[in-house]
Amino acid sequence: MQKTGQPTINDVARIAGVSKKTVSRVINHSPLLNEETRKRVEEVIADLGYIPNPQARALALRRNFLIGLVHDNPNAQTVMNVQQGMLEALHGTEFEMVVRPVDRGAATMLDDLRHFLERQRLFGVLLMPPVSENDMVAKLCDDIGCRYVRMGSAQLDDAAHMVASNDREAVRIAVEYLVEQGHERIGLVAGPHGFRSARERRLGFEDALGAAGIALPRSLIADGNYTFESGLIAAERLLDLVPRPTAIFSSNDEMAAGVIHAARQRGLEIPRDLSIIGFDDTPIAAHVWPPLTTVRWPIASMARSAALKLIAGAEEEEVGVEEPSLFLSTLIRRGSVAAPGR
Amino acid sequence: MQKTGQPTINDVARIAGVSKKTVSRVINHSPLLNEETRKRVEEVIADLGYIPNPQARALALRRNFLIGLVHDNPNAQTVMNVQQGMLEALHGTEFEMVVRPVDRGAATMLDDLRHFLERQRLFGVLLMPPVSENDMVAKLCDDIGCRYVRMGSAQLDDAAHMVASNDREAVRIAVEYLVEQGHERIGLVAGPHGFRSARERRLGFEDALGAAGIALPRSLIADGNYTFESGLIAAERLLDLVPRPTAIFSSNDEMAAGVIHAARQRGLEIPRDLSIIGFDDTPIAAHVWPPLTTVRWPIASMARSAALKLIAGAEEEEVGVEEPSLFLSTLIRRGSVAAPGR
DNA sequence: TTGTACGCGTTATCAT
DNA sequence: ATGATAACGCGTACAA
Repeated sequence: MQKTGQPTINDVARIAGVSKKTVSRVINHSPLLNEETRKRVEEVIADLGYIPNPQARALALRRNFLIGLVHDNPNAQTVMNVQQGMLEALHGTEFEMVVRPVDRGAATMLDDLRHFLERQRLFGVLLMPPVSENDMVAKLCDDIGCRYVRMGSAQLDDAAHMVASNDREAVRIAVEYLVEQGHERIGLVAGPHGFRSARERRLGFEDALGAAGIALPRSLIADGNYTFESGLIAAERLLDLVPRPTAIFSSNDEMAAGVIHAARQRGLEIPRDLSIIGFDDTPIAAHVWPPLTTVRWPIASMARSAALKLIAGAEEEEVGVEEPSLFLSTLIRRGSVAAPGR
Repeated sequence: MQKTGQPTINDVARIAGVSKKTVSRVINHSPLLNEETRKRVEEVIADLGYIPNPQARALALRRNFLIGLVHDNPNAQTVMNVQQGMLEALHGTEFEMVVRPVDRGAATMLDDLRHFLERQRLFGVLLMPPVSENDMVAKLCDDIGCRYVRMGSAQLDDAAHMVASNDREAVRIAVEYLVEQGHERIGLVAGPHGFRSARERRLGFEDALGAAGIALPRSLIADGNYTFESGLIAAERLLDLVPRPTAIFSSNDEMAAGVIHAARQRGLEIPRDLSIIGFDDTPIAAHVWPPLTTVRWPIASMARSAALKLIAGAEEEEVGVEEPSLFLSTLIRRGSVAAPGR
């Protein structure tokens, strides 16, 4: 036992009367080990409360026991949900989570990320959208030999490297719901260019209108960038139209809150004068008035699954079932939708 | 140069024609070094693009270059703001951030934390409220030899280990503002027991009323737990009172959103029938309708300062100025306050 | 099935 | 001011 108080592999080996290597084998669950020896070593380990030193292992294995969360997502709630899901998956394992924001715009982004991954030698990284949609980033991870799993709104990679949601279909169902209520002039607050989710959600929007035989003039589409303010501005433009749309689908909840704001500012009552549907089901959706009908995106579950994919095989107890790579979003009906004029 | 592609200290030493130790001295800015030697070594380092291996350093120094964020805060936005502030401070340094949620309720919390700190050998940790208010945790860090800085609503520790805000005074000023507007029946939605911030804010509330000579019956104080739902329920009770309070101070924004919800449900108009002030200035405050008058808590700045305190002295360029340990919250006046009946 | 000797990349000790 | 050598704690050839 060293002066630091922490027992080392040497202590275990000495007390158990075996070599370091044997202890190492026990730790790493080597199959070729005498059952008796294993038991004896495990007893000593338990006795001493020995825990392998992560720093030493990292040096020897040239690989850290850290899982990185790489993201450039502007939505705080989304990021938190992902972290929560990851931490659930990592809880009780030897892995820790390190958070790494990146600057999508910066020309040096790829180089920065490469330096980070090479230096820290992460066990793996979870890539959040929108940076996860960048194939160069995935390739970079591959090149460096760093495991990765991408989160996204569509299947961008093979099942082992991807956890996706079905944004397009979920939005189609949401907008069909508006159509069923009798809406024909439906506005879209689109997400920012360069976000795959924005594209998928827009496609779902168009799918629904197309299937219903409703024309979609360009004027009914307003661009946003997933922020409250952009939703406000987009809604102002849409609500200026004559005739005014009777419903608006907003590509996320934060912008939907902006739409509600804009509607209220001009004295419109929701849902009587305007129906609204959002996307994400962030807390904001339940907190605005009226409560927002929205698409629930199981982001935390996706993140948990992604993290489990990353550490699959590295843990003692194997995850028997394969982690799914597709997650379904569902429509949450609250108070912001009604038939037009009701 | 190894096959991994990463140059090591040996490569630098060989090419520069010096010993490993000398290179090490250059890296660690040892004062006793020949200026010429240093320059030569630095050139080789730049040439090779050499970067010290963090894993090896961690092993040799028995200390990782990781800063932990230890928290049990239920508010996602608050946690994100803290992370953002920390990451700002850590950006460009050799430090990374690892996030570690703890379970305040669990009896094993201290032991869990001890294991975590002992194993990972963090350089330091930032303690977020409410777990930061637990003196045992601070003592644990001290015992283990892990640097720490606590965040909180009052000065719980010496300046080197504390970054605090002046919640009590900020709330006093906010409530005085209500009094100035002519409010006399003012309700309080208090925060949860065991949160120092809840206590400080309540004290500030009482300070203001006391100074104005306004009595505070127990019935005007409703307990909440910082969640939207608890704010809703607390408000329902307050709004049932006869006579009804004309203003409510909510100990955080999320509960204030619940208060707005409750008010709207019973047809009250804000601010005409009810004035509301929140605390935190989270995005939700600007997103509700009407925009919420609230106390801005400079949480991200506090976190940045806390992180800088943690790594002070470890970085190349010294932080010339001392980081402050007290941050002032300020009242943000928006649309949710008016004179009673207006 | 188990052990020996060495490597991982850095810092620390104690010389010179 | 600089260098040789030994830690740091664990994994891996290779041998036994």
